[in-house]
Amino acid sequence: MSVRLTRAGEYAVRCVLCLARRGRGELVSRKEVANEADIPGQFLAKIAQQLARQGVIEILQGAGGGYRLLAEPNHITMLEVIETIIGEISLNDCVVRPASCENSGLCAVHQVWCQAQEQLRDHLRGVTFADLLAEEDKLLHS
Amino acid sequence: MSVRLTRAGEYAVRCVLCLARRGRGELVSRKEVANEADIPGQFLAKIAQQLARQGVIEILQGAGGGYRLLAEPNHITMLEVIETIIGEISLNDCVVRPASCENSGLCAVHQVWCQAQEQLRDHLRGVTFADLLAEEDKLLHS
DNA sequence: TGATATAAGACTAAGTATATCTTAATTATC
DNA sequence: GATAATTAAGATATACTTAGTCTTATATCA
Ligand code: SF4
Ligand code: SF4
Repeated sequence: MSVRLTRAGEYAVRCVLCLARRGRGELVSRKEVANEADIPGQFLAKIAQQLARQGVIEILQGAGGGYRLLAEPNHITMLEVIETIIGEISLNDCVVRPASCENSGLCAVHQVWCQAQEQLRDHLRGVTFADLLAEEDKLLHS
Repeated sequence: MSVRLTRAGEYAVRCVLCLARRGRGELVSRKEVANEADIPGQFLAKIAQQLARQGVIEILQGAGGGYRLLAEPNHITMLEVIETIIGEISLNDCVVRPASCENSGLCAVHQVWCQAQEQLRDHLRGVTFADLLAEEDKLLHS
């Protein structure tokens, strides 16, 4: 059941990956992204706004507007994109807010969660969108 | 926001840890566990039933009844206890149900999720309740 | 039999996720 | 400047999940 990415987080990754395929600075309309990445248009708008606030993408308004990637794909990590949308990844409340459990100072389980969480975050921090594009290429030509 | 343990999962770990402290085979009433581990009584009942079905603990009904650990603490892993309650840990739908996304066969992101998920599960599989007890002991005497 | 304790399922309330709808603001082009 | 295209922002809606309680039945001990 639990411990899973939200739909919005998944869409954010798809959106950035879609823009990364066109290359940094390339302008792509929301409709194009929505179609290509299979994201509900209005929902994509919300997600894109968050990515823009974080500085991952830039949004151009008005006719002929759209989205474009601000940074190079090899400088954008999956962790960054995901946490922009869903907040800091947290396996258990007490990891992010130790005060939520009075026991957290002396709890062996707490330490396990902290370690597991950082391992997971490190893993995602180690994957850039350039990596994803390269891997995608490999998958297509095999 | 997301990617976090549920309350029920947290309670399950507390419950098993509480029983492990008393030692395998020791009978402890639900009320005692609920008090010691700070778990709502009726909610604990549900969780214990699931743990019993999985064979982690045994439940004795009737007057003088309660819970007892069936296996040795060093044979019970955090992963086992948690997944008994919340189902298989899954970072993204497509990992557990590849059919949920038509793209999963050629998706580089999909692979990342699969790897990250297995890394996380391996981590939790590597922690037994004997480990937790030992660590707890260290924390208390330092 | 009566007291104690858990079983099992229905039920509830609150929170979260996943959008959509509406109105407004921005920009390009004619 | 008018019009069309495009995104912004906030309100709203729906469904799902979580977290927990309530009730009735069942099992055990003394
Ligand atoms: S008991 Fe330990 S793991 Fe559970 S919430 Fe408290 S600190 Fe965290
Ligand atoms: S696009 Fe890739 S990561 Fe996203 S759901 Fe589909 S297979 Fe999974």
